[in-house]
Amino acid sequence: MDEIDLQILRILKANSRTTSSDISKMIHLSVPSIAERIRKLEKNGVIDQFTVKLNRRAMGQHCIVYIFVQLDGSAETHKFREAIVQSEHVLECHHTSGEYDYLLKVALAEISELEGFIMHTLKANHNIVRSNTVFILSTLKEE
Amino acid sequence: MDEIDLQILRILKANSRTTSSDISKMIHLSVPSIAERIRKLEKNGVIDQFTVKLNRRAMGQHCIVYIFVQLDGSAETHKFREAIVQSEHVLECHHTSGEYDYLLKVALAEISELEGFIMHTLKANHNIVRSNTVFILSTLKEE
DNA sequence: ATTGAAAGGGTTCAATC
DNA sequence: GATTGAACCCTTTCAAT
Repeated sequence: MDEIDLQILRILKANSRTTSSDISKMIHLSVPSIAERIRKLEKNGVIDQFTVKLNRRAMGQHCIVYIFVQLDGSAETHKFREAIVQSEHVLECHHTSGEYDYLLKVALAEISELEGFIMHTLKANHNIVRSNTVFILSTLKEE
Repeated sequence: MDEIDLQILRILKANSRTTSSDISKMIHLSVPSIAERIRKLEKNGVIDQFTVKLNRRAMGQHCIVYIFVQLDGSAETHKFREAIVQSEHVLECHHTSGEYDYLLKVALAEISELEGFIMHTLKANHNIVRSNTVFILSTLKEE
């Protein structure tokens, strides 16, 4: 990965539909070269996927919360992991250091759905010692 | 937005380079109709942008942390906001409810860069009462 | 919303440097 | 690795239904 690759990545991050011929005009490199570099960036796993960023409000996700979760040490964590990862409400799930074990980023249509999520998805058959929910009031930056 | 739009969004989210003619074969709708629906989804702000998801490791971001920040009530928050939003290390910045005021998601090359980030970007000339850093050990899901 | 056709443009390949 | 030129394919657009 050289400086040219980084330029290409920057352009694609801003707009993944930018064509190789468009990029060619921007960075003065031939179209086949650019196409090949993009192929390699994909093959090497630098580019995970081409995707679209959806507007949460337009998608009806008006309530975004972070939930910290502490698991019972004796719990079989893989069942918890499976249930969480499969939930369509869970945008992110990280294993964390510190006071808690996991940090979830959760999207809900509205706040009234939170209780159901915590009761039925989060605490259903998982030995959760405690959890702590942080509400997002507004978002200044989100890549 | 009807069910067909949702199908199109699902396909584009998985791969934003899927062409209208490819989608046409998947959902049995004519190419011009699909092209027009995508245009409208963009125009209406449902699709924020076409982008690529980059692999953090490949990009040399080996250290991801969440940092909670509490500001001095008298502080001029807009200066803090500007500095944070402009930092290339800050992936996300949310205004939150609860014990702290802001939650940042920060990407660093390695843990040794954290001190510099906290000292020079976070606490430089901003009246920060306290902060709390949570380290990501591993990520199970990240949309 | 669909169909069909025309036009324009992007991608890819092979050969070359 | 990068470039060029040509062939092919696809996308877009328009008009008519």
